Amino acid sequence: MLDITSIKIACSQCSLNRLCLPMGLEVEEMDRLDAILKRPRPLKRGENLFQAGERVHSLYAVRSGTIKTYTPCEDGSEQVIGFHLPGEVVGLDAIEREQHLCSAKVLETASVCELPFERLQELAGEIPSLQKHFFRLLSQELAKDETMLLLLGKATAEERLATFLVNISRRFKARGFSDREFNLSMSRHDIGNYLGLAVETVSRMFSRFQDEGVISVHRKNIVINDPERLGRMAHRSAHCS
Amino acid sequence: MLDITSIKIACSQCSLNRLCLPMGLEVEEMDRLDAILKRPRPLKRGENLFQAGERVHSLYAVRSGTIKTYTPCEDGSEQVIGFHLPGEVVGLDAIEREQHLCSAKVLETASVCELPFERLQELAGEIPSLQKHFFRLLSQELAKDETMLLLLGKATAEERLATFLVNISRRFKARGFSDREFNLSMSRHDIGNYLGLAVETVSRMFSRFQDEGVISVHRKNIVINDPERLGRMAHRSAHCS
DNA sequence: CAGGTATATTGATCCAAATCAAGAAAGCTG
DNA sequence: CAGCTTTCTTGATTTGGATCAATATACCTG
Repeated sequence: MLDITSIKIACSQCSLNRLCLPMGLEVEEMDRLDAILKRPRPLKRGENLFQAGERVHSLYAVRSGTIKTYTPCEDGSEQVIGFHLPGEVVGLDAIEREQHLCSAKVLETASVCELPFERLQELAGEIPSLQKHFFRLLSQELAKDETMLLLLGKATAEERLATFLVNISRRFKARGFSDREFNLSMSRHDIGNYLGLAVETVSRMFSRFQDEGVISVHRKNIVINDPERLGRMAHRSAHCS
Repeated sequence: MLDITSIKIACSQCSLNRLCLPMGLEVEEMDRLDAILKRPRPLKRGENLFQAGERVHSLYAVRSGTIKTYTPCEDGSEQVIGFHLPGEVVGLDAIEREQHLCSAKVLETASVCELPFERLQELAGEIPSLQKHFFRLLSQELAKDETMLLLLGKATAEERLATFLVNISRRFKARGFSDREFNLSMSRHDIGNYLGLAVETVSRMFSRFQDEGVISVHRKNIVINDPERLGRMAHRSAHCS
């Protein structure tokens, strides 16, 4: 049987190329990028793309599915760093030490493009627009983390969850999906861990948002009834101390 | 009178070149980097190096003094993003949007090297080891932010302040200063803001650490009496939920 | 599809750190 | 150096969210 996710699609044909690494490249340049990347078999839910501590060979661009990155701790627990949707690149934090600082686990059957970092670097030296985009990508990641620092440093539980939902909604929209209804691929536990909240608090907030009519929650399915209001709830996190 | 901080010193002569951007470059390459950078007049305490929202022309490498970066909020308050010591580069988060996301304020009279980003990018295309180091620098920054996310997401007040002190101590040591005694250039308010704690909590923790004999505090002067123990207090933040 | 396991919800209680409040110490500035 | 302002410390009180506890609901898997 044919697995749709394993078909080799050139970057220039990929629907994600406007979000992903080839952003802003000429077709000819895209083909050069295409030539250095591998497309491993799709990974199933629960599989690890890489583990913290492993030597780095590659970055990964998510092609489909969702990937969670997290720092594992001695005691078996973990700190969730982020959730990655199609078009997003994971492994950027590993460049410096040439070893993964976090692990990456598949939440929903995922296919990825593997980008050997050495070759990518060579190519960036030859294609200025690729180099530029690469710098931008890293910078964008920094900007995201800074937003997250603000959220964890100052925001209440309500602000955190509202911000999380608005963020997910935007990212779905950018990928051509509905920004009003979607299924979360991560557990309440993961959300809580990511937002620095207990699972129970996340659950309570979901219930509260629902009681207030802002969203409808049905397990992992979320419907945003009042995006305007949700946005205001999230925005309050801008009022930092 | 001669101001020592304004003397033009080539990268190849600068004592910070092993920490700073020229890390790993040949002398000849350093001189090329040197040729594109400017060295503006030193900035006094309270001056702003740049403001959030400004269009970006340059990155800045701190040569002396301390710089605080922060996101200003509508209501006049702020979220401190980081404190930057000599050899560290600020403005990396601005590359993507080509506009500063945070403001940078001088805490202790500071001199900086201004690196026009466009030219730096061109040079990176020509000098592979510069490009490589630049990627590493960005990646390192990401790794730092991830550590900070863990701290803000999970750590107690004690763990946060201990981690902060250990971190400052290490950075002073790397710059050839004592890692046992130093003066903090930031206020308690800034520390609290940075660590997601109230000023009062920071103050209480300082007092507690002193009562326990781990450190001696005298206003901004800190003496670390028991680095071992302080390290253990900080390390507990590795045990995340 | 029965029985077991993982995940999610809801309620009760507790606690770490925020907030409120007041004074002490240091730093300016005329 | 007196008076003012800012920064810091310490104490009292409050509170948001954690933790503990008990189901409920969904999901495996044989």
